[in-house]
Amino acid sequence: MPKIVDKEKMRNDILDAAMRVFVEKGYHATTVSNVAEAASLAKGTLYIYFKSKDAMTTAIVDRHLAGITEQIAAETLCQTLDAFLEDLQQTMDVPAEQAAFHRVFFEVFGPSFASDEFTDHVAQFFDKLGSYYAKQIAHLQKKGEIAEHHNAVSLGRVLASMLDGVVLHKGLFGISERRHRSMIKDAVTMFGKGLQSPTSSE
Amino acid sequence: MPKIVDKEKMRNDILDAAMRVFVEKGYHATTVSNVAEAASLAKGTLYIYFKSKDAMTTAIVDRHLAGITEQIAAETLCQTLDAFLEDLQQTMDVPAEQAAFHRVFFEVFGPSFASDEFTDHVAQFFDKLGSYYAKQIAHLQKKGEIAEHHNAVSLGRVLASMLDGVVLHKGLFGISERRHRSMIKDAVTMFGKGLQSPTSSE
DNA sequence: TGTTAATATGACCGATCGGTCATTAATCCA
DNA sequence: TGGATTAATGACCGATCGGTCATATTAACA
Repeated sequence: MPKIVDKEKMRNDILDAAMRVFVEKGYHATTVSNVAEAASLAKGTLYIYFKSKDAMTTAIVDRHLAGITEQIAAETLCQTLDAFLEDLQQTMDVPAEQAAFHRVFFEVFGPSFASDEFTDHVAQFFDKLGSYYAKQIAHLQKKGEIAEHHNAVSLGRVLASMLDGVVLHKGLFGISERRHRSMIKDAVTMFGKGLQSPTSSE
Repeated sequence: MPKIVDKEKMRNDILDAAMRVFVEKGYHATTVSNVAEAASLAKGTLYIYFKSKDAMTTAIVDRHLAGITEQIAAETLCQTLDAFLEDLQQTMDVPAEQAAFHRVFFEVFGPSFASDEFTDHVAQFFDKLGSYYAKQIAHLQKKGEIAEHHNAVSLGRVLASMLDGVVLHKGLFGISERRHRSMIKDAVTMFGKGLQSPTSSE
């Protein structure tokens, strides 16, 4: 008897629309009406699917981080330093649209919005990312590709911070594709030499 | 006959107060009244010294960046790779309060606030910072301390992004002093090996 | 001390925003 | 097709914010 909609799809569609508007106008400058318009819905309808603007925002970030987390989990360990460097390079070489979202991400992440729980949640994500790099590094140390003297755990975490900085700057300052590539290449080259085991070839 | 105040000092005091509140509550969550209270002034008084909240914010960022720019300009060229690495290390090893401001900085820098001119302004600052590193690198390449194959310009710029990422993460996620130090140490060690000229000693 | 011009104040205003809810529209089944 | 139930709507509301301005206060000089 009743009208029935795919609620999960609806939620996702709304988040897609919200993300588009956030990237265009910024989080704080976007009104719920803006999101509704972008989603071709009335404002009231949004509140059927999300209990507040905050909840919508949290959902966007959650979905985004969950996607990357999944990607990381699926990744296999690199068997050579070169493969690992390739991995790092690709992490930084994000499409412009994703870099733009990064910009929103840090706006949302300012003290105005982020609760302690939310902060913890995202902090955990970056710790996970750091652990992933640490695992790769430890593995390559065992294989003699990366110098033993590095502390895999903290090096992994600082790598996560540094890569994030590179991507963020691209999104914030609209660094051109060409320049960004060049920057990445230099960083990766330096990483390679810096990590390399002294007994390794070359 | 009239009452006279030191307008420049007043402006600075107001900016100090605003900065304190921004760090505590976040930029978008801070009202002009909050700033007034923190400065022990009435709201209307603020508008004698700044024509809008935006103008106040821009002034804060300008002052902050000008301070760093000055610092950079005063810096002399490093004569050894170790000295340069020490420089990088100190850049990342910022006091907690400055890292906290970084957090606000990126919130302000979201698309909600930042105009194109403002973005350009800050982009230029980071380019300047990148140029500074590039100059150091080029100098050390001439002295045979850093490998010739690096492109000083783009390596300098990517260094700026990476260091920024490290500092930002400290501010955002409240990474502990101990952990942060450990991360910095690893990064610097890696930088050292990565930059080092193959003909160099050690 | 009284005068006067600069400075400070905070009640007030228009605009806007997140969120609500009475009403309407849509859809499935009998 | 008609009735029952879910889904969608947008006018409306209370709260809040940036910004203004008529008024009060302050301090330098005669």
